[in-house]
Amino acid sequence: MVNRKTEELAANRDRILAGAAALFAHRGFHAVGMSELCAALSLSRGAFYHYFPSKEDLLEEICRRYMAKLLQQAKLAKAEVSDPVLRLRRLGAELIDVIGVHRDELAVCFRETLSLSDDRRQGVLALHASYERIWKETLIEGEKTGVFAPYSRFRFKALLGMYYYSYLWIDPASPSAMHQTHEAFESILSTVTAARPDVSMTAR
Amino acid sequence: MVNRKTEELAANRDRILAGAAALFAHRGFHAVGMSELCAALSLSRGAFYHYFPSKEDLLEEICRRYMAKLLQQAKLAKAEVSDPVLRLRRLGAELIDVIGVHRDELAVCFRETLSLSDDRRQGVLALHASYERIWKETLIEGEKTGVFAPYSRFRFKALLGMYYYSYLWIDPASPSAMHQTHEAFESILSTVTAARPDVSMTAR
DNA sequence: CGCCAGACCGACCGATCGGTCGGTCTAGAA
DNA sequence: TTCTAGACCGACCGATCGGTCGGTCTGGCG
Repeated sequence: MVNRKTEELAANRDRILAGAAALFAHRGFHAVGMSELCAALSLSRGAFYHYFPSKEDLLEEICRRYMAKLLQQAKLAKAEVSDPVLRLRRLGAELIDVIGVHRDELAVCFRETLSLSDDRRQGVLALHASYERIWKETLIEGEKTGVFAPYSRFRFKALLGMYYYSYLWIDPASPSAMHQTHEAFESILSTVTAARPDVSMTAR
Repeated sequence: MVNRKTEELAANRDRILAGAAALFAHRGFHAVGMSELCAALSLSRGAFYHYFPSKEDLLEEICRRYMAKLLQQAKLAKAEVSDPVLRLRRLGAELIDVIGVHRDELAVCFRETLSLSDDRRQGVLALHASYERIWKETLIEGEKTGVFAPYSRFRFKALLGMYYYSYLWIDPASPSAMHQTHEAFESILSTVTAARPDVSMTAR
C-alpha cells in the first residue's frame, strides 16, 4: 500500500527531525557535522539524503514546523476567545506548554534561525512575525476595552522575550515546576498588562 | 618604549575583538571562517594568529570580557546601594545600558557561549552565575525587609530573561527609544517584584 | 651602519565539511 | 518467478575549515 509507505517515510523524517533538533539545540547547527548527526541517528550518510535534500532543509523544517505550530495555536485562540484578558492568558499558557514539550525544537527556532540562508530565513521570520502580531492585536484590543494599559511596543517585546528565553531553564520533567512556571508567568502577564489607575488618583 | 608597544597591541586586539563580535553576532561563530573574519578586518590570516592563539580564544575573550563587565558593575551596585529597591533598579538600568552599548558583544555572550569547549564554557558560565546571584540576593533581601514579594525562582528567571532577550530588538541609535526601554523595564520590574497586599485584604 | 625583535605575510597543511553517486538489497507487484 | 521501485549504503568529491611556518619587512637601538 502506498499509504503505508508514505507513513513510514514520514515517521522516519520525524525521527530524524527530533534527533537533529536535540543535537542542534545542544551544540549548534554548524557545530554538528553530517557524520556526527548520522551516527547519532544510526543512519548512513547516504540514507539521510534519501529523506532530506540537504542539511539546511532539515534546519528549515524544524524552524518552520514549530513556528507554524505556535502560529496555528494562536490563530485558534484568536478565533475561539474574544475576551482579550482570557485570550492573552491562553496565548501565554500555550507558549509555555509548547516550549516545555518541544524545548529542543524551540531552542533551534529561537537561536539557529540566523543559520538559514536569506530567503529561507525570511519565510521563518514571517511566521514568527504573524505569531507576534496576534499577541500585539490582543494587547491593543484590551487597551480599547479598557482592561489593559495603553499599548507599548517596549512592554510587548519585554513580555515576549520573557517567554522566549524560558527555553533555557524551563524543566518539563517536573510537573510541579511546570505548574509554578505557568503561575509565575500568568501572574506577571496580568500585573504588567493590567490597566492601572492613574497614580495621582491612588495617591488620593 | 615598551609601554607604547603594548598599548598598540592592546588596541589592535580590541579592534579585532569588536569586528569579530559584530560578525559572530550576525552570522554565528561557526558560520564565520577565518578567511572571512580576516578579510573583514583587513588582516592577513598570519597577522591574526599574531594577536590571538586561536579562533576559540577570540570567542572566549569576548564572552569573558563582557560577562566580567556586567559582574563588576553588579558588585559595585551591591557595594554602593544598600536599599534593595534602588539596587535592583540600578542593576536593571545598567544591564539595559550595557546591552545597548555593546549589543553585538552581548549577543555573542548570550548565544554563542555553547560554542566554547567544555572547560572554557565553564569559566564563562561561572561569571554569569555570579552575576545572577547578585540579582537573586537583592530580591531575597527585599523580601526580608518586606518591600518585595516572596522570592520565586520562576519570577527571577522570567525577569532576567526579559532583559537578556532585549539584545534582539533594542535600538541604541535612538535615544528616545532607549529612554522608553528603560522606563518600560523599570515599570515592569517594580510592579512584578513589589510586595502585594494579600488578595483577601484588598478585596475587603 | 649592523643587528634584532616583532609585526605581518600568504602558501601550505591535514582534517573535515556538506553533498554525490554507482551500486546492493529487499518487499511487493505482476 | 521475475521485475521493479525505493530504502539504504559508504567510498569518494571538491571546497573549505582552523592552524602552521618559513620568510620578509621595518623601526629603533648600540
